[in-house]
Amino acid sequence: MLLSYQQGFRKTTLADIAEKAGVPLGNVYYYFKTKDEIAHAIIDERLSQFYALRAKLESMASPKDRLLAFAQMTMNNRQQLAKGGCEMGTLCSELQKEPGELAIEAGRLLSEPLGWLTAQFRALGKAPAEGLALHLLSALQGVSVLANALHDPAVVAAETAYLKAWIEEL
Amino acid sequence: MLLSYQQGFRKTTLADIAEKAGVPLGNVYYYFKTKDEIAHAIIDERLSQFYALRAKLESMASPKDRLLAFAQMTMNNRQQLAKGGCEMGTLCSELQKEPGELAIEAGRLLSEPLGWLTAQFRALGKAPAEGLALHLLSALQGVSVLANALHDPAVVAAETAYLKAWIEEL
DNA sequence: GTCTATACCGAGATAGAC
DNA sequence: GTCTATCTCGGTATAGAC
Repeated sequence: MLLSYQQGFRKTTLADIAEKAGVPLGNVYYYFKTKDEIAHAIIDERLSQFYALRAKLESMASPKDRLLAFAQMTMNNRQQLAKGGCEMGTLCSELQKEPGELAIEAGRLLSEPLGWLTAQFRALGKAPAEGLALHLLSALQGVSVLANALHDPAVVAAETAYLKAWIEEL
Repeated sequence: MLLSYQQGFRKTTLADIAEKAGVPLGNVYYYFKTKDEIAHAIIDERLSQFYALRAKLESMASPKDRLLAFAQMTMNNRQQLAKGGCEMGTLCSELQKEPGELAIEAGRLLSEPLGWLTAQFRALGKAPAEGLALHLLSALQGVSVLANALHDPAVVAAETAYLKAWIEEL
């Protein structure tokens, strides 16, 4: 999964995966029938990671604190974002270029976070919750794209500081 | 160039390109020595398109009008963004996954627009110009990623309306 | 300069021994 | 269930006739 993030899913060969897993090439097909099936597994794993994060954030009582913590996670991750972009966003974007069901499935990597953010803004009593969630997630995804393009984690720091102030002032 | 946008650069074969251009496969190598050279040509072409756009926007006297027109262009392009994402952003992101000089060259697809936006905010007398430009471009890139993931042009409409109001109020 | 044919290689997928 | 060997196809790139 790390490789498919660093070099892109399609560029990562089954030989790469087998080597990383310490098993011979032919053995991969015992666990996955096709490479697309591996894509599905990676999407599921990323979604599980998000659900775990979401559960952790929901231990906070205040929706505002949850939103601030969400933005802060991007901030904390800025070195990695500068190197390879967002794990969810880059995978999602890559798979959008493919025909078939994989693109739809990959869309959940962003629609699930968007839905959760919407719920937080709604709990805060701010409207339109959808629009605010969209603005926040767009900014975070966009700054990840830019940080990756510029190879500069500083832009993430600047933008997340801006967004956290924006959340505070809502 | 259209194909490499629709299906991704690496997924687009030289056979695809040759067919689209109406020439036999072998002939492509008369114009480009390698596929990477084609990538460079596409980047150059996209940059030229941006320079042309920039020149057109600079015919407007007011920096604020330029910024509003820039946001409006994304709005006008929302159908295409929902289908395949931003031409500059998706190409840039894809090429970031590759080693070598191509990634750096592709970074200009976003650093050039960012630099121009910064100049506009500076001309407006708003500070920090870099931070404001970063916020605007992040939001536009991010909403393009989301529109593509959700296959929904409406999110572009919502976010650009938000951003245009934000520019007006600066 | 333009085309056909083909070499070469890497990647996904399979067969079948153990 | 685990491994080796191999098939097959598609894609980049080249050779060389016209």
